[in-house]
Amino acid sequence: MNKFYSDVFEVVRLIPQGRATSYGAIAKYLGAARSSRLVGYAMNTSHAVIPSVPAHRVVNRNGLLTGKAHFNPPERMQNRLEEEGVRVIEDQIQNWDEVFWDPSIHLIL
DNA sequence: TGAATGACTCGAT
DNA sequence: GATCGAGCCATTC
Repeated sequence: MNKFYSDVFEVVRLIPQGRATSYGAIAKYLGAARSSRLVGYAMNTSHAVIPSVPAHRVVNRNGLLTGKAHFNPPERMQNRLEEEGVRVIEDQIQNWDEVFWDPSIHLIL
């Protein structure tokens, strides 16, 4: 497993409950600001990782659940978020400004 | 080995 | 502002 992947997973696990962050924010925190797509790619393989990665807390920079289709079932992503107190309407996280959690701000490397 | 792909992002129109 | 197009880079075929 690449360090990049493990780092991504580690950061995602640190996201507080009821919060969410973006692929770009994670990439930036890891020093790979232009590799946001790779973060999503890493998430694609995250379902096989132990302990499981809360990938539902990672969305694109608009708070849109672009990756929900990769969950099984897809509704699981939204359900998990709502269980944690995050309102989601039409795949869009409500109050995104307050829900957004930036690792480069809340985390010290 | 070379080319295509993607759970994204940013800058230009 | 909203929309469109190009850039990015590890992984896969």
